[in-house]
Amino acid sequence: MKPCYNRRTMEDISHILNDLNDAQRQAVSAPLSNLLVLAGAGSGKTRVLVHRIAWLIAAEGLSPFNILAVTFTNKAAREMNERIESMLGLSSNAMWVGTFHGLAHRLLRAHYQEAGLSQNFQILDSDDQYRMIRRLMREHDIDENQWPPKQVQWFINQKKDDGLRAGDIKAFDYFEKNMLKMYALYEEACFQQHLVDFAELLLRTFELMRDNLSVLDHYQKRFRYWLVDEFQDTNRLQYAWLKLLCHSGNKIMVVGDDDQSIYSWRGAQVENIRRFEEDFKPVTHIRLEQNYRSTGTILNAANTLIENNNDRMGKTLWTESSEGEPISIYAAFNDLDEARFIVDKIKQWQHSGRLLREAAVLYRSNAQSRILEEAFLQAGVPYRIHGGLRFYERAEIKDALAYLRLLENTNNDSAFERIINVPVRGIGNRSVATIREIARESGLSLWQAALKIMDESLLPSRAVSAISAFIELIQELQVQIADLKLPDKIKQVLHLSTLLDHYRKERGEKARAKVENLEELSSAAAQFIEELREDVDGDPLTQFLAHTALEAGEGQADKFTDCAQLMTMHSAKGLEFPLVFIAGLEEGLFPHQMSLEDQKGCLEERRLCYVGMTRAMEKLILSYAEVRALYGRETYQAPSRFLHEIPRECVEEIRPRAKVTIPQSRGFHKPKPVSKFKDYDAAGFRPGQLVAHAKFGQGIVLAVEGEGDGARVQVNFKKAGSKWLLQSFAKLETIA
DNA sequence: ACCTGAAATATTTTT
DNA sequence: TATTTCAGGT
Repeated sequence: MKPCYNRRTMEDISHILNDLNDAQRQAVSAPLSNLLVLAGAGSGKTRVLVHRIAWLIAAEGLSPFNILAVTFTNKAAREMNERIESMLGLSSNAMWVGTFHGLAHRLLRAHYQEAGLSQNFQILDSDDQYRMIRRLMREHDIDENQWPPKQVQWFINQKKDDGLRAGDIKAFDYFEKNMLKMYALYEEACFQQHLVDFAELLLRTFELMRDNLSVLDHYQKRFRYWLVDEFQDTNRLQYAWLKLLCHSGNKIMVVGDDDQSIYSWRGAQVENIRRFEEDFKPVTHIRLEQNYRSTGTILNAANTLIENNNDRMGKTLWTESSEGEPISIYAAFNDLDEARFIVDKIKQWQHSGRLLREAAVLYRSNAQSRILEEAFLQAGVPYRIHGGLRFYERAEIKDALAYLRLLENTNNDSAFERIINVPVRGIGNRSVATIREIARESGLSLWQAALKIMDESLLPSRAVSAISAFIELIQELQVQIADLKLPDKIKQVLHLSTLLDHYRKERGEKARAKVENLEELSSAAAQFIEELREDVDGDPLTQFLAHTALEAGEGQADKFTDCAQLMTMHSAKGLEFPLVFIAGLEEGLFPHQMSLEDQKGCLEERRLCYVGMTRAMEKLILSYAEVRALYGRETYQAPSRFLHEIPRECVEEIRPRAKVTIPQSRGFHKPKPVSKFKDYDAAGFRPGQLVAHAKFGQGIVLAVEGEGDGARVQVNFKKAGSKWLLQSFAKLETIA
């Protein structure tokens, strides 16, 4: 490693502290001790983290090699890496910066033997985990209606997040007894197949360190300084990790905000902040309270709202920026009206010369996105919905990955089962059931059981030959791809498995998209190879498979198109937008019905609202509907309590203009999604229409010009951006 | 294997 | 209401 950090001079040091406010400077230049930084929304948290790292290297003389920074999302890790790189000129290889899961994975790869894993262990994502649990339950004749697999999955993950193995838990009642039984079954199966789920990554690493003093000692010596982002989101296991590793002379800086704790429902322990003060004594406290993001009005409103929570550590954000515009509250007649209002405002915003991507619509639950989407579609305003199905979670991608996984480890039962008959090759349920049965009887993997069936002809000859064809295919593939580069491996697998042809033959837009996705998979692999860090060992395929499980694979293609952003308030955390809408501020929706019952849930909802509001930089617009269609019923809900908690002087109420026509009876006037319209105009397309192009993929029609052969269509493609196309030339297909 | 109709079911999400 | 999942028939 090049000691480029040695070249730092005193000038550099003062440079690090420039442009920081007092509190920030205090945090960045604090002496080497344990630090708790309570960083309010928009107070320059990431900045402090990055500058602190620079300071540690320049002023304290620490080697990047000894510093480790942990975040929760890949995005945050990436951002931090970029900023470190641009500030210090350090290659990101020099320092460990990553998510808890990413770090755990790296440690397990390096010490797979001590951790009791095989070299090619694979990672289960939550979908894989769910399928696995369901499969095991069926195998053991456990009633899925009485014990919903989802609940079992939740139980298992919750226990793992608390650091508990099935054997560590004593069952108190019938329910727990059964849950434990399934936990044990699952644990056993994962162990046998060398599969590791997300929680297991952390648990295994914890156990590895706990039980291997030499390994622990090595990393305790290596990681001298820890930085933890979003500390309020840590769970018990992650905290235990920190306590174990960050020991004996090592120092740690945690940055968090108790007011932004919105993940307690999945095990995050805000209490860890208080625990930290105890366990890591002595702790220096620093509060970052100056906000650089929002206007005075927005901040004032958010502050007043959050003051209604009585469980806070206490913190009041302030700003030097001006009051700004008042917060608008729109009382819509119904959800439809609300959606139209929002789209309308965004259009105005755009017409006033601003960018669409500066506007975000936030909501409590994903279900709300549909009606908004329809409104955007109808108005022909480009939008992007965040969340939902990710690239690596798509069924066809998971099929392809299952082939790769099986090729790596033929004993991977979940991969085997996933593709044994995909594409259909005459191995029906009966054959699969027999394979499963034999596997169970003789304690073999499905693959081994299939071999046995072949050898001993345990099924009718037609089934046996179908199975042997499959086995031969896999073996053939193993030989074929052995010497290929990763992207070519994937291409070859897609080709020889006939997976690609299978979808190519299929008609319709869905199949077309699947083909596109599959083709994109090899480019994703190519890109992955390029960015692969050299200091991490392991076969590229193994690395790539882990990558697909750990990274969502957010489409970066449409990052550049100018779109309004739609997302839940949860996924908006960490982001900021000049214009923010929060939709559906109604009792029962936000705060959500499910959270209303207990006090804690309500407090968390309020924090969520706080997070949502503090995303706004210039203008915040809140809205609620008096009537909302919910599960087919028209429900009348009172305006959210949160609206009453915002000071009047910050607010400007907007009432619908009289001339807005409100559909009296829903359904009658309800506008169908544009894609369902039959009355196209001359060119065959109308703005808002979803279309597909052979080369550019899916897109949305923005404008239509001219008629007949000369007609031109402007299409905003998801991946390729906005383009003008000759309608007669480009074979655009409409998407139903 | 594919189609069809009934039944279930509907917070928040990253890794 | 709308979507997804599943069983059963063809």
